[in-house]
Amino acid sequence: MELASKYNPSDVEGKWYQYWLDNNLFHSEPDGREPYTVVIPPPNVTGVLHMGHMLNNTIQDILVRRARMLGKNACWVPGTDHASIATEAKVVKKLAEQGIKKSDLTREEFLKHAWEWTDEHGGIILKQLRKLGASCDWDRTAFTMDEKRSESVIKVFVDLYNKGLIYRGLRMVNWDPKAQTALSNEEVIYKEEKSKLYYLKYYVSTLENSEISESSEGMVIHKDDKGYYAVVATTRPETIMGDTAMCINPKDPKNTWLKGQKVIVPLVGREIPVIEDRYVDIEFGTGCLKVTPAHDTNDYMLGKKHNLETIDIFNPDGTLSQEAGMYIGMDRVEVRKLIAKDLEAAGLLEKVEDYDNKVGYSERNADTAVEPRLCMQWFLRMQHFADIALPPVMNDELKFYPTKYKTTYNNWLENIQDWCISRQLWWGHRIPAFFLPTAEGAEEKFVVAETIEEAVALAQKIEGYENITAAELRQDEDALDTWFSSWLWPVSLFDGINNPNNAELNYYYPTADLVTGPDIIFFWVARMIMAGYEYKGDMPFKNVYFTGIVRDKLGRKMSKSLGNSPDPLDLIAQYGADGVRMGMMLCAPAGNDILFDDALCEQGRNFNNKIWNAFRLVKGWNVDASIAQPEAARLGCQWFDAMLTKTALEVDDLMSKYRLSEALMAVYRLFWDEFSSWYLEIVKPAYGCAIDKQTYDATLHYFDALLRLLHPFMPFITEELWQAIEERKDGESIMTQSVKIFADSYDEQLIADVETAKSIISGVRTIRLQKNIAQKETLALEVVGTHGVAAYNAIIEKMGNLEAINVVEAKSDGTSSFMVGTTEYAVPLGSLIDVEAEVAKLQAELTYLEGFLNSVMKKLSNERFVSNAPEAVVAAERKKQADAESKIAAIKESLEKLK
RNA sequence: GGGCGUUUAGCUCAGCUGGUUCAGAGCAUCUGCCUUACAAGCAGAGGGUCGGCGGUUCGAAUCCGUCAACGCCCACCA
Repeated sequence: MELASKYNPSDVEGKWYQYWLDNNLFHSEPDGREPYTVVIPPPNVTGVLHMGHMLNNTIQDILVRRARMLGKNACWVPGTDHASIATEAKVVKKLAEQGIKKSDLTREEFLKHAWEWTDEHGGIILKQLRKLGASCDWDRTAFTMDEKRSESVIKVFVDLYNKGLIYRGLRMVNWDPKAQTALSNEEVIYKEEKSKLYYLKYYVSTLENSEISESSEGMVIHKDDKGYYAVVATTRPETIMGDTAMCINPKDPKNTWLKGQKVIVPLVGREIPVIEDRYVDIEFGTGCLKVTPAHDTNDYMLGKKHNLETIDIFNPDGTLSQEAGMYIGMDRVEVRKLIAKDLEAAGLLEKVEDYDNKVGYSERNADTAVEPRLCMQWFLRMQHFADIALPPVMNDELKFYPTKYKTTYNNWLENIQDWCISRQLWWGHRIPAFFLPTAEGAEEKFVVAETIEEAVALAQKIEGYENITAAELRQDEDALDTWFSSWLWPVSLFDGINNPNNAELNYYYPTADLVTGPDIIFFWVARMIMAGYEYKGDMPFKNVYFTGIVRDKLGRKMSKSLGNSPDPLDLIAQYGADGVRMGMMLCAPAGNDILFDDALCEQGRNFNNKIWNAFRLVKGWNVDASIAQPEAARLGCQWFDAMLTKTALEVDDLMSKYRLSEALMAVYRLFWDEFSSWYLEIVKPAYGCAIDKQTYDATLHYFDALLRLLHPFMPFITEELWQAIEERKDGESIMTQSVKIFADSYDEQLIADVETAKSIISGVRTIRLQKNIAQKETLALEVVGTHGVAAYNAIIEKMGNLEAINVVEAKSDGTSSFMVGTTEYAVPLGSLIDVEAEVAKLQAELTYLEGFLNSVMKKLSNERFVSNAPEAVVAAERKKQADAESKIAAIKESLEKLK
């Protein structure tokens, strides 16, 4: 077989992926095996693959492939999310580019555009996952807005409504003026911002110039030629038109003079009362707070408490409304600048200070500040869900990796707030609430039902609506929050909402591992746990593996604007999917941020090449069945067998702890250092010679075992080579082989002895390097005293290219020596010996050993150490002492001789 | 303002319940090699008072306290 000296991934990756598909190897059906289920965190349907997906899906694929090779029935269900806000925003933008306004379209027309967009861009990301090697069961591909999932969402809404867990109410919500929709608390991202604190004058209308004669301790009174005034510090001067009170803390000595007074809103000229509430922070600003119930959550609360009027001065798009009376139609951001100037000009602005505050932004429209807005929305009562979702995580029935996220989870659930689930969007699941016609101003009446027919039936039971028809019912315009469908994902993927307790659900649920980023722990993970218990009465997954966030090598977040986010597909083209997968995994311990560097992919690629070349070597050997197995090869096989078992057991352990990068590193070292650098060199026949059959077969077996260990990490090259090891039947794949083809225990002494032998060989090599002696030139080796690893002489001779290994009482003259453990080894060099260098070397070692002995003696002469420390520890120290003493003696003797 | 986490070799990290697998790994670096699988390689080597200080202990990278730096999450201070 002719093989190029470099592995070319692009030649093989597409071929094997197609082979896996053709043979239906990713597909799972329930059977007698233990299930291993993973549901993909559904990416946005119109999104493209980025490094975060790359990491996340590599990890999932590793877990899934490994489970499959452990004999489990692995099922990885892929799918996409309709991402209502993000997708709707994209469609709106695209329409705008064509000169079409969303407001000019009917809901049906808009949805037609949205579906076209989805069909055009949808699923690209799933195609990209194939390039990565993702072994998803594509037959099960789902979409949060496909028929089954949509039906599930509506069913759940109706069910929760009927259970009294969903309600409709007028609340202060987070409003995204760009998307013009409400957002949940979790969708608001607070950013620290440099802003200004404006100090505004509110003249007191109820005080004549002379009325305050006494001034008590700490009182701060402002007065100018126009009269008394209070000073209010605010970051949002543009909301003064909505002021309906000014508030002071009743305990604030500075402002007692304002109690019971009325003040005039600057510029606006409206009179508002001064109210008192402990809520106000005495220390902040002047201790006077303007109260704008329509545009601030806390002010809203104050307004309710004190029965204040609410003036909504904003339109849904963030411009000033008629109610404002001024600046009508202008954007709130513009108005802030303008009103500051106008206030200044009117002498109503006392001062402006720089101020750092936090402003909430829409998670999906990063440049749009969220506006608190009072409006009618649908909410889900969360206390019930917190109650069912908290215990299993806290008592480790459902495990989080790393565990620190338990605390985060706990904090959120203990302070849970109701979930605003309605969105003023069209792209999504439309809320199945149907309004009945009512008289103007009357309380609204509605029914909640899965279909219009059921809605009519329900409506007809209401007094006065016995004859209502479908045409008279008006369905709620709002759609549901995207997460209201994703939270059902593990259940709805197996159709467990529409068809509870079906065979597939009972087999695949609960799923095994969820792999996701900690950024969606509340959005998604927590809510899936809630829905899982509510609708299946069990956890949705047994383990959650939280990945880190992918950053660049400087620790910066990957972002388009920084241009530091490589395109995963470019990387795959450059390094091969296996190389990139390995690059990802080399830097990906669970829970820590990932500092991604292309150089890691290079390392991955190099490793592929190493594997490839090792294979070339082995496959290039001629086998001669008549040759007896050489001693070195026999020993080498024994040893590597043990190494393989040892590492495989280590990998088992690491994988069970989700320490994927360490598991990969263990196999990497096994392949590169132990197998390639040692084992293959030990068994390699001399140039032009054939290899014995026994060793050859053993080598192929080891190769096979190594490929299996590596397969979950690097699926393509391992399949390519596994197929080439021997003739395979059509449809056979490494994917479905057992990874466990090694013994369950190994001989530790054997490994330790070979380690010693390797050290001896390294010692000889070092001497060769120092003395510039070519590997070709044979040398002799003297072992002074006892030779503990004489059983491995065959290996030592071959690897050191030694003609003889002699055990001697005392080494001969003209040798260069080295120590391994407590034994001295010497290589006779004849005229090549450099006495001075030898002396220096020995002297340095002597100095070190004497220091070492000294520290050991210090410990041993400490009575408290000897009496308190465990015997084993004391014995170990005594052995150190003895070893050091004997080494020192040997070195001294050598020095003596040299001199 | 609360809470969590991190700090170990130039870089990225491992070191679980204190003691020969305690100072480790990979990469990078340096030296010598185009040795007939691989220069995307081979052989060898150097490199760290384990963030600072204090304590507990016979013994601390490991336990406790404290300080510092960085990072993350949560919270209504305008």
